[in-house]
Amino acid sequence: MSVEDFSSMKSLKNRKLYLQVYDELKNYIIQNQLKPGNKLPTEMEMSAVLGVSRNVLREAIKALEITGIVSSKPGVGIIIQEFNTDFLFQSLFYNLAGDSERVLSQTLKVRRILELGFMQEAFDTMTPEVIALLQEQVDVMDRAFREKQKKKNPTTMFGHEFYAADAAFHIILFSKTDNDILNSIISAVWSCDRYHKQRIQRSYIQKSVEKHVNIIEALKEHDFQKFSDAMHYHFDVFYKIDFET
Amino acid sequence: MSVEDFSSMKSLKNRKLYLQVYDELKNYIIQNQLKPGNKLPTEMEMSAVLGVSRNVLREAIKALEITGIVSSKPGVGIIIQEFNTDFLFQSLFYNLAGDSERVLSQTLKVRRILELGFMQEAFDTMTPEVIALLQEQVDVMDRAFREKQKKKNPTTMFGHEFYAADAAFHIILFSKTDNDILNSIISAVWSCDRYHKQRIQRSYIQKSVEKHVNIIEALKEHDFQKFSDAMHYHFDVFYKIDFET
DNA sequence: AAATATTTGTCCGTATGTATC
DNA sequence: TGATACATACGGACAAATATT
Repeated sequence: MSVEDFSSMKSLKNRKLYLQVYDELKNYIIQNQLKPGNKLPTEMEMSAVLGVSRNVLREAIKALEITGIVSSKPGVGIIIQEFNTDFLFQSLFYNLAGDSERVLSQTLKVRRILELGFMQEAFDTMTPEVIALLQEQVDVMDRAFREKQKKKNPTTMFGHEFYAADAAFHIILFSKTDNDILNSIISAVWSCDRYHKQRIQRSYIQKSVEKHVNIIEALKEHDFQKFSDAMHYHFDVFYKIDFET
Repeated sequence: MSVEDFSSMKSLKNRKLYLQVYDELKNYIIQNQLKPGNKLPTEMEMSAVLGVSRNVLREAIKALEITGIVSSKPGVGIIIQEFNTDFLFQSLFYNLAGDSERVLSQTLKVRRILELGFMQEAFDTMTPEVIALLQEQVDVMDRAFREKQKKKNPTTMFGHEFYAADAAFHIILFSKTDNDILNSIISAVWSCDRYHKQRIQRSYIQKSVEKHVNIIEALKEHDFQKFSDAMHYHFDVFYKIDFET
């Protein structure tokens, strides 16, 4: 047996069955030029054609699904998905989520560069509808802040809803720039450090609401200089977190 | 039942079972701080604890496996893997096989913003060793260019080695900034548009070599202004690709 | 070295939930 | 409303690879 035969043996036979199926399905999609919205054959059909159990086939399908290539729905079938890098960057940041302190400062830097860098494009593609959506998020933040002010403990859990709104604000801000990769990175970066900020001070919240109000005002006035200043203020102005307890 | 209960219901119960398990396993790994080489409990054990069938559990495991987080071996178990970007690259290649034009311009914009944004940090952390490594890459590019010049067909395959060196150059450039996230993004982004440039013109190569030589010179002279100019020149100067055939 | 236990790999059968017509 | 097609989920069984004694 030649070396070539052996290597192909290894790559074909030694490989786990579900991975072979995974590859074959990807090839099938490329070969048949399936586009988003198109459907794969049914599980039964494919497992029959490929000569594998439905179980193994499903493992391959789930692997395809988690990467965002397809999505399967009961009663419908397995549908090719739109191009989407969200999962990629999400798993990128998952792997880096070790020492939180360091990762936090790293993500902040990346966010700062990206958001300030794409500021002009965000401004140019801004629409009244997007501004309205942004306003919604700020309202949520503001409501969360006021609710918080009533309570005693200034650090109890409530970061969740506040940071969801904060994340949404920034994702919406760049949504019209029509840059999938930028949006994926921003989403991923946000999902990453939201994780680390469950407990937070009132003073931080208050400052944060102010910053976002500034940004919205600039957008409403369609004043780029003011927008730019507000964005820089958002990222560059820090302050001592004074523990109120 | 309160609103909170309902919302958590929706986010927990509405999700497919294997995805819930997928999340729970990821959380388990983070919570228990499992490191590469560590093992997950056995399939039997986990399916019992989580109260799901072994089949569903395996779908979640395979989803974790395809992303390179774990790898499972018969008779051994399920092992946490070392961080590996291979999967990410592979996945990008696949996804970008479609509408290359649009994605290409998107990645170029992101690269431009990131690299120009982190220029100062790259400059500040530069060392003679890094400059030597950069020089190596430029040498490879230059050699590739000169070799190319001898041949007849000006577009035949050789992008591979050239772009490997090009990518390496930019990755090395920021390697000392100590920002894993930045480096991961740059690697991922580079790996993705390398794909589209297998066949390329001599004129492009020549210009590209020049650009990188400029950057190195500025670094050697430790002249930030010159470095900045060279970087802007690298990203902002385009030119007509003149087909030589 | 050989037998045995452990663990994942693969298959089958069946019942349930969901979307479409 | 009912029928059909489809993915979802469960449980059990045996094979194959590895580790242990």
